[in-house]
Amino acid sequence: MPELPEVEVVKRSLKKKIQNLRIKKVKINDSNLRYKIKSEEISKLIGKKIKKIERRSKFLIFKIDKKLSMLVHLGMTGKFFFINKNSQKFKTSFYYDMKKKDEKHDRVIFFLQNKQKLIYNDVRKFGFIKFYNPSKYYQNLHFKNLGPEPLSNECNFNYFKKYLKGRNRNIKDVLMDQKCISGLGNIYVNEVLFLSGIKPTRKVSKLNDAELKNILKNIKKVLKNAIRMGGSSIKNFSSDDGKKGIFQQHFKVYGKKGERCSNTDCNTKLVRIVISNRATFFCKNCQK
DNA sequence: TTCTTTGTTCCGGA
DNA sequence: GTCCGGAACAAAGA
Repeated sequence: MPELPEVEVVKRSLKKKIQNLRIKKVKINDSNLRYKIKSEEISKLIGKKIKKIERRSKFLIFKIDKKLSMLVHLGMTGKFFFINKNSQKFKTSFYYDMKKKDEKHDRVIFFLQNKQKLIYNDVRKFGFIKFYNPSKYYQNLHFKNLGPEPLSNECNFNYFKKYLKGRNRNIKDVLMDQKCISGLGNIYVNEVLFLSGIKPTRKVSKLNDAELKNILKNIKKVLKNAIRMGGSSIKNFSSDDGKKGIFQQHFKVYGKKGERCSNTDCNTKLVRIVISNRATFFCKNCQK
């Protein structure tokens, strides 16, 4: 699922492919994504250049001009494809299996200059495409409550400690909360807590400074590592060459219920519990 | 048919 | 007003 690292990788890939290209036409195959796409809004893109592509948390921002930015959230299964002038298809995300024929889920097609195309494909339609005025960035519903970027200097021990003061939630829910730190999702929170040796149900009021520092350190480590792997796994291959380049994620706990803990000298079976309606995986022996 | 998956928003109670 | 947990929502594959 696209969390911060995946979205960052998509951003870097899109930047290489479509930055500074002009939009000639937009075809909406299905306007009913998470939010309805209004054709009068999307028509404002016609004739404009995609000047810059940025990421904030799990949101992609396509900067068009002073009054217009396009906001894209990939939801669970959102992804982009780029088709070049020789009709070669490129994926822009590493968690997607190119072998699957799912062109029926191509929701929006952006026709670019030189007969190039950008396709937004989304099987489950939990993603969305919206437009906003960048001068009102801080008032935007999606941005105004976001905590700091986890890889920024702003996301440091002092901030974390201050945020947690007076709170008594469990650590997993806090890390999932975008108001605390923005960009983490279920998968990476599970991994971070495993690496930190912290049980997901621990109350934040019971965590000491060393544990908090360790959690922060591991957040940065896990995200950086995932971006690095994602970045290096993006191969420019065409759809009929889909076998190679499929990136194998290797998580230590996520989705591994019943498997043995990977820590040296620990052979404990990993367990799955549910916290706030989310699958949670951990090692009872290593996470306290 | 039911269950599972996810990020985000909204709402009620403390 | 703030905090927190739970529910709702979207769609589709197994």
